[in-house]
Amino acid sequence: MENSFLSEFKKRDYFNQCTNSEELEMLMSKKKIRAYIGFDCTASSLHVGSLLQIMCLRMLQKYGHQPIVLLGGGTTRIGDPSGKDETRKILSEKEIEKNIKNIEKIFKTYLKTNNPKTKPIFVNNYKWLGKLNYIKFLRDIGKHFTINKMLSFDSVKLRLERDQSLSYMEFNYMILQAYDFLELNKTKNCLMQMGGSDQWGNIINGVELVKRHSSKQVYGLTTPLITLASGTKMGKTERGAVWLDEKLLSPYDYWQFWRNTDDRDVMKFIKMFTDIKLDKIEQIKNKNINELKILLANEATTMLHGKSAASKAEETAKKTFGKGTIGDDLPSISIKKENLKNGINIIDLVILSNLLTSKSEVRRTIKNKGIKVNNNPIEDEKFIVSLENFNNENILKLSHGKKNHVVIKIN
RNA sequence: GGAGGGGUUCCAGAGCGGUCAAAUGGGGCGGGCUGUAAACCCGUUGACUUCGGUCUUCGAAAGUUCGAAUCUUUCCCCCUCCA
Repeated sequence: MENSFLSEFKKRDYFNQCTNSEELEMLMSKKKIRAYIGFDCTASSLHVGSLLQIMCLRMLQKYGHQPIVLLGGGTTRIGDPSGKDETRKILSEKEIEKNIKNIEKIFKTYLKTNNPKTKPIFVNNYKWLGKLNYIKFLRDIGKHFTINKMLSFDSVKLRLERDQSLSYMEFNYMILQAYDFLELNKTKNCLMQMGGSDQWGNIINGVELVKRHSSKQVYGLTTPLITLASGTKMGKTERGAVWLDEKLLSPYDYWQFWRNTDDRDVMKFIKMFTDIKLDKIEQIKNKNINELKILLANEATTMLHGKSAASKAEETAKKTFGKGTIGDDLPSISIKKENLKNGINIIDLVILSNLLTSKSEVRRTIKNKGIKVNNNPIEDEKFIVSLENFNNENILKLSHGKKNHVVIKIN
């Protein structure tokens, strides 16, 4: 009982709500089950907002259970109204297929695929939702839902209360998600659905549908919404979403995201987003806070991008913030030597390096001493960068503020 | 259907013929302090600029005026109350 999936789930603060905690605990201690989480495929990648869900699947594997990853090709075509104020734009089929392929890759880095008993099962609900027969569906499934009840769910209620339109299409989302659970229960013997707390309504609908339709007991389990000490939502940086894809966010920037965690959130994140054992966490909790942040950044980055990417990021961070030198992992751009003969205006160089996007902003930042060349603040917006500003390795470091650096190379 | 109130720069929200690129607060960015944290303090927050200015912005379009976010007309959208 002590070392079960559910007990660790709770100890790591993944637990928000469960349809029947005791019964689920019993079931999971007796046998290995299959459980699923559905993911939205509206973007080409997932971001840290989905990381807790991914961690849940990892934990399933750890205790010998088998995760089912539902990449909702069908439901993405509809758009979940939960937590949304507005109707989402509808993606084309091609885009959705592309997104699914990309997202699948992310799961393959987080989940173990070698053990046939626990390796993730990928399913796409378009396979069954795509060929539903409307009349048949209404008679078999629709009869189990009352409009009275559907109207009482937050996802619907809030929209209506705020007088925002909710299309019939979106209104059906929860039925489709419930149907997914039924389908997975029938074909894969899936006994549990997990998700974020905003999915609670959708999940219990599924649980009830399975009970009514097949007279079987299945379970729902949700994770809390992660609130940051600062009161903001997790997963935003200067550059936008924290993507779990190195094409969208470099390992270095990913590492930095974790390194910059608020003091008050560090232990929580270590518990939630690393594999460090709970008793070990208990031992280290009084260590130096900055070392803990580095530990967190290394663990989280290793999990996604691998050990060498994490240590490279750490090395670059040490050089950049510790010694003020240039690390390998900083983003870089190349400039042809002949373009430097007459020098390049500092404003143009900053724009070229993508540190900022408007010249006015560069001018302003220069006035505020926010642009540096090789750690020296530039005072004059007419400053010309020439060959002599490069070191003997033909490299120059251009910085915007303390945290944004670009290496300029001559080639 | 009837009666009102409103749509302003990232958000909230002032302005109600020139002194308005538009108060104030939040957020963002930069600087200081520090620990790549928080809190706090300072600066900045439409674009381009030869730093003289120039251009584009206040729901949309048209108009009045030397001059409009501010006045008029039409249209679109939101909110409140009555039926």
